[in-house]
Amino acid sequence: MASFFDLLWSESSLFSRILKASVQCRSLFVAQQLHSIMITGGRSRFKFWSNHLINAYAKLGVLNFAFNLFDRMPQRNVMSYNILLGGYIQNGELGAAVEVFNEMGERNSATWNAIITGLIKFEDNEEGLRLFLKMHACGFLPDAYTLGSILRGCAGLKDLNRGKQAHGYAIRSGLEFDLIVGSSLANMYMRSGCLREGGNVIQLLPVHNVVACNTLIAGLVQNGCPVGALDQYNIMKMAGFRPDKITFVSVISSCSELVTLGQGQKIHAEAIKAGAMSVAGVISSLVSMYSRCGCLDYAATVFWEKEGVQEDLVLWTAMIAAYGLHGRGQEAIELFERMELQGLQANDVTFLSLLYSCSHCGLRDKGLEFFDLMLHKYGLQPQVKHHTCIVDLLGRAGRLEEAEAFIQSMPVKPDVVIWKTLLSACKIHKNADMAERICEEILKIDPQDSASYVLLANTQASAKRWLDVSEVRKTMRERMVKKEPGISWFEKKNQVHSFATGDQSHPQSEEIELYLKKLTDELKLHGYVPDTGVVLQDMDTEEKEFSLAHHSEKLALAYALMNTPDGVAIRIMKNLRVCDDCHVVIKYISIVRNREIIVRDATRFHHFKNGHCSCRDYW
DNA sequence: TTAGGGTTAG
Repeated sequence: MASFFDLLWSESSLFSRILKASVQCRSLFVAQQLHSIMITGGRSRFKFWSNHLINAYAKLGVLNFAFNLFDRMPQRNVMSYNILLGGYIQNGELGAAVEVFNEMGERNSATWNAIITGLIKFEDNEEGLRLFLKMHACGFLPDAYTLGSILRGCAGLKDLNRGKQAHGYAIRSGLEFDLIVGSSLANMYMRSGCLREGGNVIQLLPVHNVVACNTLIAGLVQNGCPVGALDQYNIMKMAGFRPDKITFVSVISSCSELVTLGQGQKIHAEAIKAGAMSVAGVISSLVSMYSRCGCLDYAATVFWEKEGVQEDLVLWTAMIAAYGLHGRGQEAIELFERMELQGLQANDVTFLSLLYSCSHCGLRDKGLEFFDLMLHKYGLQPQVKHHTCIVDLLGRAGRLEEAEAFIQSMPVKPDVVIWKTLLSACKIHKNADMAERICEEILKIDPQDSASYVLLANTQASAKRWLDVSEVRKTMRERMVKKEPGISWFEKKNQVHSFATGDQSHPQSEEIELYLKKLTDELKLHGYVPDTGVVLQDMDTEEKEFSLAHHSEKLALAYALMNTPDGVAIRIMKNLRVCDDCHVVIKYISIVRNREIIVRDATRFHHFKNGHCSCRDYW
């Protein structure tokens, strides 16, 4: 009767099958047993056995074992090298992979594909594409593997030109309708901003799978069509595809964009049922969605009560950003310090979130300290947005000249936002002269920026320079600059009710009007005095009060108060910043109606309770 | 032995 060993040697596929099983079971022990059997059976000199073992060791993450075996092989073929090369790439050791690649005397298509894929996977897209040209020059034609990788590289670089050339290759080689090549093509187009072309490529594929669906959903979110992404999510489910972790990441982020809490909660439940809650990306998306929908508590619960999730930089950054967005600077800082203790290496987004947190709370010294830490300890190059936080902190503290000098001396080109940040500080400190100078800088970059004209006029109004105010208004009329309308919205039972300033189109408009009038009178009894200084028009006081009373957030809030039971917290969203008067009014309402009111404006959240706001009037 | 899709800021 043949022994187990005889069987093993005669049936080479048995050896490779057991090895494959050892990889699937993550059993290094079984792989090592097979290794000893190979040595004692005198099979070490045959490439077949060693190659399979090197592969198994690499997949089990023990690269030193793989390399030792490779090193001792008396004969190696291209496949031996390829396996080692692939092993290094799978384990994130790109440098070692490049070394193996450079050493190889003979290379085949798989060698080239492996190294190109590795480079692109680790975001050295340019080098990956350069090697592709070299591969081509060496006489190797691109196959489906090559195209999948180089299209990913083009997508990473948002390089439509080279992406289209790769599309040409795909058509010529008949791979255009291959599921993987097609998905990569669609992704390349959509990452480069060509949503329609990407969608067409997906539509034309003869069969679809979850990845093709995800490509389309992600493309829609990335190109500013969150509603389309949600539609596509429903279509995908109706077609019988089961959403996976990546589907959830994209589709939850589209709920963040839309600020639709109800929809987001529904998808959260679906993610739980699908068993996707141990994936860091899904948790990051949920944290961001809940915090952007005004539910910091839910965001914190999802973050702190996660189970079986690997610690992840993006996830911690999402939670730091959530605290910052809600004005909880101290918690953001503490979380950052805990993150450092975990050994996670902060990136530029982490620092941006941290600096925003400081700037939203006026934590000036801490902000400056973190800016320094980013630069000197972490060696990260701050971008305009990081500098903007510093300008905000200096400007609000009244150090206007210092903030201006900071902009002039920074190594990156100033943008409209950084100048506008300084302009806002000018308004707070009523420095109309500097405001004029700064506004000129802004209008050089964008002459149609309505918010800057309004800020300048507001600054002049606060300095009581009425002639200058009317001059700005005249310029706006001449240049046909339209003020961006204020819009606020409130979600009730998954339905969004939106209100523009002065809007009378809502079906309950008349009732809202009456309710607001009564409410305002009530507030006046409690000491509220309308702050007509924020109204720019040349009107009399009564007209100004009327205009003030119809700001979009007041209309939305009145509607919400009328349509929700007593004691229920109200969440209002607004596209612009909340004005001073509305901020005061909402504080009074939180007392008079005994309600918790959460308002998200263009930059942050305000939590109003018992006459106080979480921003402590610093926004 | 080699291939495609995602998340954090504004």
